[in-house]
Amino acid sequence: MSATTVNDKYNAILQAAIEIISEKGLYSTSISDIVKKAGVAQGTFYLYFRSKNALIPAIAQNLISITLEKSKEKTKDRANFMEFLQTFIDEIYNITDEYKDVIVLVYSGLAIDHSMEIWETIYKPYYEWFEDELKRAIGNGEIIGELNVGWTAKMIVNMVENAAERFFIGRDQDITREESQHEVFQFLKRSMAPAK
Amino acid sequence: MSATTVNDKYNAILQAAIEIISEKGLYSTSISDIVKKAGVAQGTFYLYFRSKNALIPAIAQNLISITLEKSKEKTKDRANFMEFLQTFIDEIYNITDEYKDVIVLVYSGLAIDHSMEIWETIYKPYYEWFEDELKRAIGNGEIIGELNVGWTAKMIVNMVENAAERFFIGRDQDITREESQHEVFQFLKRSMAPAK
Amino acid sequence: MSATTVNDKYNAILQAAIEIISEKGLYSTSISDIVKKAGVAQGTFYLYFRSKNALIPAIAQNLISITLEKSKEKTKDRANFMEFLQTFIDEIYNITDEYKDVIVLVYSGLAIDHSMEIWETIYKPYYEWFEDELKRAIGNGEIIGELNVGWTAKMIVNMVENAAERFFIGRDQDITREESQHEVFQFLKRSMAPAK
Amino acid sequence: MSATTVNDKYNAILQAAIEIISEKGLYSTSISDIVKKAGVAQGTFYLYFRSKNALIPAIAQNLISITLEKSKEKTKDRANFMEFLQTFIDEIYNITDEYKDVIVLVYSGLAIDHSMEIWETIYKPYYEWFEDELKRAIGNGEIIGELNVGWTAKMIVNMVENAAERFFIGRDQDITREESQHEVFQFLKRSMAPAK
DNA sequence: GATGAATGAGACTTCATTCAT
DNA sequence: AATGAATGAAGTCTCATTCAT
Repeated sequence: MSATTVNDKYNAILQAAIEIISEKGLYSTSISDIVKKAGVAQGTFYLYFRSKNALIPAIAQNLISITLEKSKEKTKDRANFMEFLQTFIDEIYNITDEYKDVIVLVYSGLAIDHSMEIWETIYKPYYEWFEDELKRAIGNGEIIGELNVGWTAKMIVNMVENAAERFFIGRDQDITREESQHEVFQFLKRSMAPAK
Repeated sequence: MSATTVNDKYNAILQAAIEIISEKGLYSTSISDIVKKAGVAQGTFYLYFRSKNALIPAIAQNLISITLEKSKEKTKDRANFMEFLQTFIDEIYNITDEYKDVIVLVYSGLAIDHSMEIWETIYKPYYEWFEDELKRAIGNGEIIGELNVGWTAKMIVNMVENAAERFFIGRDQDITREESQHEVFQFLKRSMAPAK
Repeated sequence: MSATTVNDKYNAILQAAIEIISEKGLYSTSISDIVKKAGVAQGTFYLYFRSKNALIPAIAQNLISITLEKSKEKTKDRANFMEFLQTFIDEIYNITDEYKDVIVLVYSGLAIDHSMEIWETIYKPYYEWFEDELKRAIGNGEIIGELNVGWTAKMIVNMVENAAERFFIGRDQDITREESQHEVFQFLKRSMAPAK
Repeated sequence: MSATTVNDKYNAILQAAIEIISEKGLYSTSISDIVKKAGVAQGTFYLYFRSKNALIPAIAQNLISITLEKSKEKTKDRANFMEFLQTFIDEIYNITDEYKDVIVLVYSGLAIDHSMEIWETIYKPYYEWFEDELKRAIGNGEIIGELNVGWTAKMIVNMVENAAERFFIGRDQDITREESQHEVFQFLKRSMAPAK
């Protein structure tokens, strides 16, 4: 028996769940649907998840890990903060487009469960990474120092994600993607760039 | 008087729904719970709402109407834009605190239904009101003119609501309410105030 | 709609339950079996009983009511206590034979539920009736007065039922029914008849 | 040593079963509960017992063995029958108090299985022991000879156990333990003692 | 003999919705 | 319009049992 057998079943269930719930919604997806797609028995589900709701934090975790990984990867070679920020915004728009269904499911899933608090936990490494970028930029004199970096990191991440969600999920039709990304960037830049 | 009776039942059901769903969540609340609290018969529900999901847009509408009304009321006597903005931020924090359960239910409810699009519809008058305020401020030279007012109105409303939600719902513990409001305000101000 | 509609469904379920559970046992009987036999919908069961276990006290009540009624009826014309006792014993043997399956289900059902205490409640009118007979017999000098009538009533009822159950359910093969009844009667008579 | 290991597992399972089933009832106890408490693997259960129901006769056997053993031990030095009987009654009350949960489970377990008949088999050595005591007492002229010893042995054992169960399990509140035991003893004595 | 992950049948129960009154 | 008993489909979850290691 390979050491990864356990993970195989767990992952099969998790991936099946993400696909089906993204498509049909949490409420309309039955555990029976999930196990059928995952190719495991009904009871096997309960060896890995206590209930249908217990899937949601796992899915959320998965989503944030992917987002963080991709964001880091795309931005790692940027020469200065404003370039970093522009690349970050672009990548968040990409990810939001690709994963919009998962994003919606994760929002609703956590809200349904009254477990919105765990957002902060899941986002923690993400916020910390962004905070570090802010600190470095402040150190370099690229952005002003008079802001609360912790709060600002959270705020920017949220603002960018929100703009992207409004564009791809809310279907804000008044503006193109380029314009939308441009407005976000300019708004942030104006607020953070040091006076010339 | 007959018309009043009808409205009474409708409102009794809507209010009961808001209270119970806020507390127990949409999924765990049955129509039986709602009608029991509303004091009407099981079948009566279907005279006013097609299904359980049909409640959600009504609840969302209700929430946004209250928010818009209160925001207008509180800000109506503000002398200039920065004062208006500060009052607006404060009031959104108030409302988020008071209605956090309803906010969560409305998020999850609309997501469940894959009807996130209707957010834009419901928010429309709210965004328009804020847009008008922005336009007036631009006209007065209180804020810079180089921003897309439509997009910026939406962005600010979202940003403020998000900050408030992060504070009251996400339970961000790193900061006091005053600091949080202050950061939002400063961030927006820096980005929009004309260079002296 | 007749006033007895409610009782009709309730009784249909109760009678169906008694028949099927007597035959197949509590554990092997599903609610689905019961409602099928009763001719009502699955959900209707839950309008009248909270769960499968909630049937048991109702069935027990039913059994004891029948037993008390038949015992009273059969013994009502007996001239003296010893004749009464003989007739009572005979009738208990009759009933035990006829209802042995129900008796077994009620024993096990209440034990399963850890609700043995309710026996005392259900038996109360039965014990009281027998107690009155004992008091009358004492008053008439037909039996000795030096016994605790409350306790003795319970003891005799239990002893007679036990003997009958041992005969019909335990399948004690060493003795005929007549001999068994005779032994019970003689034993009780010896213990209660006044010295000549 | 291998044989010892086998017995260890068997006994671990049996004792765990008795404890858990006594507490939660047969129906609510799963084999998973039992093996967890016994500290063996799920599959190991099936090396020793064919099914969950197969536990019950083993538990019943265990209970009766203990009862017989204790009864013999306590009564072995009694000088005459009436003293023996008094000691026996007292000891049955003791045992009933100590093992009431097991008694309830054994009742329900056997009834569930429609295997009430096996009572007679399990009780056989117990009844025989009591029968021998009766015969000896008749031989000594301590009790009357006109009774069917086989039937009477069964009847007395049942009557005493019933009284004790009514007291400890049925929670008959009308009487103290001493009074209850006294009534049993007097009732039996009156019926069996030779006329002076 | 011992293990325990995996199975999958099927039981219980809930609940949105209907409809006769 | 209002009622609420009745429906029955469908979902969740449990659990005895198996079997490859």
